[in-house]
Amino acid sequence: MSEPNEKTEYLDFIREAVAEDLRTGRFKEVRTRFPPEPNGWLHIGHAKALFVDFGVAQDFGGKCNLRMDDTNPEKEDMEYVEAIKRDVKWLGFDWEDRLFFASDYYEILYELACKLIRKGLAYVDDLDEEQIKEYRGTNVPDKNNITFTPPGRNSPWRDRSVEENLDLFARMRAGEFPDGAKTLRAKIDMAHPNLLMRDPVMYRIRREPHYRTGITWCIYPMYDFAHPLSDAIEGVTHSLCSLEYEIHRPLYEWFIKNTEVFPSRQIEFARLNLSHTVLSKRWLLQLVREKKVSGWDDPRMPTIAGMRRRGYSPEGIRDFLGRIGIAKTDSMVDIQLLEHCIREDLNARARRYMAVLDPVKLVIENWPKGQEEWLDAVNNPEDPEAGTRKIPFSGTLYVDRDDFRETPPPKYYRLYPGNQVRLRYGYVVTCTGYEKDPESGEITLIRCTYDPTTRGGDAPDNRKVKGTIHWVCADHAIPFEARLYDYLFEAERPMEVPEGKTFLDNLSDHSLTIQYNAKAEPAVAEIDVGTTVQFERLGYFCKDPDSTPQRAVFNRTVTLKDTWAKIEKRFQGQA
RNA sequence: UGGGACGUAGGCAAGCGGUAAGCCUCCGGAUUUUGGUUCCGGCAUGCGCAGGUUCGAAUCCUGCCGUCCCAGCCA
Repeated sequence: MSEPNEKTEYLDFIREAVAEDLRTGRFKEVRTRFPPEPNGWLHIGHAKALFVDFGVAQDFGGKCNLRMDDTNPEKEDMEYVEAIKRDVKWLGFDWEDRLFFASDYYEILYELACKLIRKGLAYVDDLDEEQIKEYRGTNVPDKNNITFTPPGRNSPWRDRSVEENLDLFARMRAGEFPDGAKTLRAKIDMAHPNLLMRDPVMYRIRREPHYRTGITWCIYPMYDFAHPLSDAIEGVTHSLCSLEYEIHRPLYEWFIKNTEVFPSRQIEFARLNLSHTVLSKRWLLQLVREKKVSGWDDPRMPTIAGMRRRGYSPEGIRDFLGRIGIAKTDSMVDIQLLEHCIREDLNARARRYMAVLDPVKLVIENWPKGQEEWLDAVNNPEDPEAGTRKIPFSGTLYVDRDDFRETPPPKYYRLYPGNQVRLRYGYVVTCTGYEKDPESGEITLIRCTYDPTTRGGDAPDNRKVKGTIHWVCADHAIPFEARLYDYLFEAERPMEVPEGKTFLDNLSDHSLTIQYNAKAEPAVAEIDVGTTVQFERLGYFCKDPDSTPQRAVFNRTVTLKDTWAKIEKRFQGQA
């Protein structure tokens, strides 16, 4: 009996399928897995998969395994395993005691391969790489540019006896043949319209030390063979993966059926694409190798480690993951949605401080000489429990260069000669003049007078003061370095490039701006590395590990929404 | 007809035959000691296109069109 106002809970197509499987008894419980290959660091695209894998399991009272899909000794490394574990944990997903490695299944996988040989469903092939390709056939465009796929041809070694195949396969394992000399292939159908079904390679010979099994093995299972069986070994009910594996599903099912193992079910969903971002390990690795960024954890990288260093919160990231949905449509998510989620989370939780990025000295001419006051400031207006702190104030302050104009543009209500602004938590001041370098034209000093009756910022006569700006007391200012980030790629789709160009040509030349002379209020000294705070009116900033006791470094996580920038741009457009 | 999949607003995405949810962006306006936050309001006579079935179609049928994936002994 459902109440009339009770909302039916929305299920995405995967959860719908899982619910159906439970209802029909196809599966009694839910078990999923997140299977990264340890050959690179996790990025936001992996986070989506993690969110789906762990989320689906959790919603149905099941568990999700973390499995290293390490069947290729050439690219994998323990460094990546550790990075992956750290990032998964940081995002808030818990695999408990279920960390598995495909490389732990090598022996059982070998046995299952032998089983297929015995059933006459696998054979040792002597064809080399080129020949296999040639025999398999390929998609070809005809004169009308319509592709068709003529049947392939059987390998001459396809009909070896079971005994010979068993013997040869054992000798492959024993290292009797050089790399590439033989493969083990599934005997399916060389005329199958799906090229993947044309006797796919199950094992190759590769004398490459594996980061976990060393030189124990010189034959390694291929993904298409290892993956379904690894799922089965772990009792995975729902093997959730990205759309490009859709075409692999018949093969996935073929191996499961013919090795007679647990009937895991593969379901595919669209991977994440993010505007202004590349999300492929291959391209990210290239950015790292060619030093276009400082490393996998460069704050501009879409990696989990990069986002962490940038100051993104796991909660904000997970909120984003929940909002983008799960579907089968190839899509491109606007990165502004991610930024919105980060801002929303940080707004609720980040402590506020005052800091000045590009300082200009402001002198209050009628301030009593030598006087200093400590004013009350709210730590987080969204959270009264965060309390207040004291900030020093005197007649010599720093304000941001952008908060002063010699001649104000329309709608500008910050500092300019004759105008009145409020110094946040301080006093209302009136700009009386300024000095500038005759050579460069740069403003060197702003002069003001203050109204002593406005301490704290409230004017007793209730007069309107439209602008409120942030500041830092010069005598107590602590210097820091501010690293300001912009998109790594200006183009919305970095991979779309004209002939002869690569995505590297789309790299922005202003993705990083450093302010070396930034100043902050004293309390900023107490902030821990890795903590994200708000510098009022400027944005959220995260203290970077590059910080030293002498000099703090802060990464700008994301700016605040900037309505003024839009207004200014609009007027500039009109001018 | 090579095979597989997908097309709902600028970007995501619900909708499952009963008359187009929600979120982001964008645009207004109110409140505000952050041009932040919050709050109100606006933004698809139309669901790739064309037919058909039906009292009724984004949903069912037919035919087109478009996009993506597949030719590793990578995953």
